Amino acid sequence: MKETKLRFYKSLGLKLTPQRLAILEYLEDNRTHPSAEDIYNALKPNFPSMSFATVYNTLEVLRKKGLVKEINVEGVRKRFDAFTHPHNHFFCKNCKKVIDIESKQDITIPEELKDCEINEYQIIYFGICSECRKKQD
Amino acid sequence: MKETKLRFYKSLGLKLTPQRLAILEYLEDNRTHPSAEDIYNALKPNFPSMSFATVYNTLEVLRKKGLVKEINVEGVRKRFDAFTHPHNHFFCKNCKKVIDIESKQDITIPEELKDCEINEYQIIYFGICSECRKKQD
DNA sequence: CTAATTGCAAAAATTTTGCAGGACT
DNA sequence: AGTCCTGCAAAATTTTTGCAATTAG
Repeated sequence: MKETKLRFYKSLGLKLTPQRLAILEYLEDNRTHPSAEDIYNALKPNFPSMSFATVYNTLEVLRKKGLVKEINVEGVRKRFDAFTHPHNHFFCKNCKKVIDIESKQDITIPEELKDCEINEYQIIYFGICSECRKKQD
Repeated sequence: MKETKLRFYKSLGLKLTPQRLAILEYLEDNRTHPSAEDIYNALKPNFPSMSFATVYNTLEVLRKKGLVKEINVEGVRKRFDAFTHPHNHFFCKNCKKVIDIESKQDITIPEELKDCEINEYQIIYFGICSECRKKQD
């Protein structure tokens, strides 16, 4: 991992344990929106002793620092996204894939919410992705 | 429940058991976006023997018929919505309230999704609702 | 050295499933 | 009558928690 990134993480007050670095590295530039289990499985080869508790703890810490966002599209399972620029998502109901959508949309804050504090918003498109469509034929 | 509604439900091929009617009645015009447990608790007084299995079974049947939608905003817990006209939602991160947003927004289908089948989309606004804001002061 | 983090195991929370008996049409 | 539905209990899935041992700063 790059020196500048390491310094950035340290500057946030994060203790940089090997496990955390591995999780951060796995999430960086990862656009698959992994679940906690995906992360756990991906890192298990290099960290056979790592536990789910560490994955969840780390994700929660990163979420509080704004480095990771939770995506709730799949019902039971949470998905995690380290791409934190504002963007939207497509969710394939068939293969459960989540695709980043970066096209801008002009959204105005609804009148109904004028007294609310809005921290963010996102559009979720639900449907069947192109790969799954082909397979259905 | 109105006769016309009963006929409508029957016309969908639903067996109208007392439990189902109670769940349907509870959900009709209910804009609180209840969880399965909320529904269970609300009906328990009248149906002390009803089980979670029945709640979940019924919700799944209604979802397949398009009468109920799942809302995934809260992470672990699913919320259910029987107001099926296209609309958006606000989620209060503090009190977990979900508010229907009916203001229209002009959304175009993004270029990235031109080969996908889009069944629906929705905007979710995240923030703090007006009631919670007042309490924070 | 100190506070934060890890790993383990157990618990919690939510949803799903199998099956026998019962109810709706 | 036949199929679908209910209720119970157990299981499955995902996430959270308590605590002792370890580690980063």
